[in-house]
Amino acid sequence: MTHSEENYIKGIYHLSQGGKNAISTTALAAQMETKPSSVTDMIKRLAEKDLLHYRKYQGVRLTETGTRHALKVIRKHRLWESFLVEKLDFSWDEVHEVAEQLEHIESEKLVDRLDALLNYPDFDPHGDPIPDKNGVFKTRDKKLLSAMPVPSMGVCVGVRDSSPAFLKFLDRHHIALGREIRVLDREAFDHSMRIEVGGQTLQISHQIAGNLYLKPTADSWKP
Amino acid sequence: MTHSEENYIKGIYHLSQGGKNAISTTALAAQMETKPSSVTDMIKRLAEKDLLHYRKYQGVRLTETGTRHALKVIRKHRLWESFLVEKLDFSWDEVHEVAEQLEHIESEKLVDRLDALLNYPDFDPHGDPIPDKNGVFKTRDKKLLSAMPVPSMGVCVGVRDSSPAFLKFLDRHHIALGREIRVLDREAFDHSMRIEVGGQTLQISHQIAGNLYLKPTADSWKP
DNA sequence: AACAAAATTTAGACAAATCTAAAAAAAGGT
DNA sequence: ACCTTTTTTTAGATTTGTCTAAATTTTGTT
Ligand SMILES: [Mn+2]
Ligand SMILES: [Mn+2]
Ligand SMILES: [Mn+2]
Ligand SMILES: [Mn+2]
Repeated sequence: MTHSEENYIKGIYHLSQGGKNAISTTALAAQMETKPSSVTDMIKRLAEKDLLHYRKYQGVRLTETGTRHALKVIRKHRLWESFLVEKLDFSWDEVHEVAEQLEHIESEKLVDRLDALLNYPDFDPHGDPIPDKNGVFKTRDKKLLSAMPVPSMGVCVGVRDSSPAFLKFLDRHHIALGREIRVLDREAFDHSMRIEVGGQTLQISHQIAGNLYLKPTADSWKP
Repeated sequence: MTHSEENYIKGIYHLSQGGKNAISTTALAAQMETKPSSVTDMIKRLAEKDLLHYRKYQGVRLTETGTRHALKVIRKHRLWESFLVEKLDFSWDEVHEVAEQLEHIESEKLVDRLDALLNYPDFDPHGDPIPDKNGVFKTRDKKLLSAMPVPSMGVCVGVRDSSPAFLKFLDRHHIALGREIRVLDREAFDHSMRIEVGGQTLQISHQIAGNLYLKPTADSWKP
């Protein structure tokens, strides 16, 4: 598999999460930041190799093999991100770009040794699960901060958007994985929320709240 | 620069070591395991980018820029090889293939952090020098075992061939970097040699002796 | 059902990297 | 100086991955 093929397979896998529907050419083109015509060309090649099911005009769906490949690439991506943070002191907003390159390195031994070096981590620096050798990964019950009841409490366990801009914003407000967050209030008009994190009260927009995952620690919380 | 371009630049650099002459199309084709016609195409592109000097039928020579690039790739290659051996318990015959992939990862920060993690090593697992950030590397006075006087002594400091076949042969006979080797005898007929390593006497062919570097520890040695 | 809009595919082009076969240039020997 | 061999370049083809523009199919709306 070429780098490009692997990226497509990974893109399709991500779009497939949360829904068993076929992925449309347009949606995939948006995901891959390319043109629909390029997508059509590529999916024909991938279908030829039995990595996905494709019927003209009907979108695509990964085959069993395709899914296995996707999980391998995702495993590598997340292990490398973990390595960069744990062993090379990268910050969580710097790792994605480099991991996009490292995920294509082919060496089963390398991946498994890396896994061992890191002590078989279950989650990456963004809280995303790391598939094991067999593609199996842990799930965690987590809820978007925007969907939390008011008042309530939770621990930050992941981000939905892991763009540097968002992650740096979180850093500036001392929001990190493992941090306890108190949900104080929600504004009816714009759904912005007031939260408490590290002893500081903070007003955050609906967009921010919609990209932060919490593990609820109590159904409700009284001040 | 594409992976292929980087590989060509690296190939030219290696052929240029030990000689200021221009590299011929045929020699480069052999090095890159490709056809002369493919080489002609590629060197035109590289000349266009000012990575090398090229005059039709006259061979090529790296520019200053080309040499800098080559040293960067070589630095990465050797640092990754060191990482694989030091941190992931790879053996010295397993690292080259993976390093051929890893050397193309683009991230200055990654390379420098890796360097720090490994404590700024001067030499890779095969005894080859690792250029620093600025392309500067140490040299060591070393001599091919085949060129050592008889009798004499030295410490194994490098290999000329680092193919798995050769390295595994050395492993089987407990020859490793840092090992002390006594040169006992040379056979006039086939230039095979008798050496002592780790208390064991060993008969080795001229071909083997021509691929092992020693740092001489004494001009002569009396039994 | 018919038409317009949107989504998708096809056709044709291009750059990168390779190949084979043929042409051209350089080198070597008498 | 001429001829032969070797080296190098050119010409033309192929694969991968992309693009634009045009054609086709599907979807949504009267
Ligand atoms: Mn990532
Ligand atoms: Mn991640
Ligand atoms: Mn190597
Ligand atoms: Mn090496």
